[in-house]
Amino acid sequence: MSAASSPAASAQLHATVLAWFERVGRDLPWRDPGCSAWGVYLSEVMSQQTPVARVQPVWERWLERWPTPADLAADSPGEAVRMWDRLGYPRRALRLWESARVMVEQHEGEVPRDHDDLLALPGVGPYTAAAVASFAFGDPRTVVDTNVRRVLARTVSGTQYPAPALTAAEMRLAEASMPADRDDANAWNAASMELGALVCTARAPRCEECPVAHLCAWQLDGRPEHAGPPRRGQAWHGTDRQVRGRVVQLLRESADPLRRSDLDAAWPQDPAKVERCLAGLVDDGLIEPVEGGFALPR
DNA sequence: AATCCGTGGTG
DNA sequence: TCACCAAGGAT
Repeated sequence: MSAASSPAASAQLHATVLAWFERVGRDLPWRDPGCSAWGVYLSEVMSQQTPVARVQPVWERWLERWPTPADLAADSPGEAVRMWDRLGYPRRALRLWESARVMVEQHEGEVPRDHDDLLALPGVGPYTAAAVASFAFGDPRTVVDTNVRRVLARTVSGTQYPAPALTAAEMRLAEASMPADRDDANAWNAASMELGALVCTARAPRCEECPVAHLCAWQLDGRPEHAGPPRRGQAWHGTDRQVRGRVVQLLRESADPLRRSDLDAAWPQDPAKVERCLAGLVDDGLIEPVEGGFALPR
């Protein structure tokens, strides 16, 4: 009997994963019941496409420096980019700063509790809105991240990997997979993500340690290999992304603005590429032109 | 719908 | 070694 086959199997999946989570779930600081909604919010944005282990030290520094949305909103966006350190995708830092201003101007300086208000914040999409609603406010929205997608693909659908992009059918499956009880539903959101992060991993799943291997459809079917086209990795070497990253890193590490000639160090073999990336970064608000060079935004 | 946007660990 | 991948979002 697999996890998809009956309500009873679904209940067993919930109970087993929740018990496993109680036992071995990581003791992350933003899971502390005393953590503020702002702390939870920061952790969710920082964790978008970035492993938790790298997020934690930066999260601590941010909360110490900016304990509330108003504290961040009162500082400069450039400081947010600087404090972002090397988490990657630094526009998230900019969006965080922008969203702090929205919280001050429209939500009395608080992280909004309403799901639609969360979704309207810059840098907040379906995943983050649901996660903050559930983890910060106990509103049992269906949280669907890459971990949940993979766990459901395997345990319920019996496939090694989910589709390249989230489908409507997957969303329906995730909603149908939620426990009815409110507290269980919120715990399930965290627990199913954790199972995907620690055990039901993409490349080398630890099925021998998995608490639900005995009812996993993929396992019961003999762990069939992914059929279909190979999944496309992202190009990196020599891309604008790499060069932009180097430019922002140079500015992050400099207390003062840098001259245009200093920034050629980001990609010495092609100054025209640097030029194009600088223009893009200015457009994005990640840097700004100043007298004689460029700086992080003030 | 497909592409762009960083960074670093890992199998 | 190097392609893959990570608590996605915006356009």
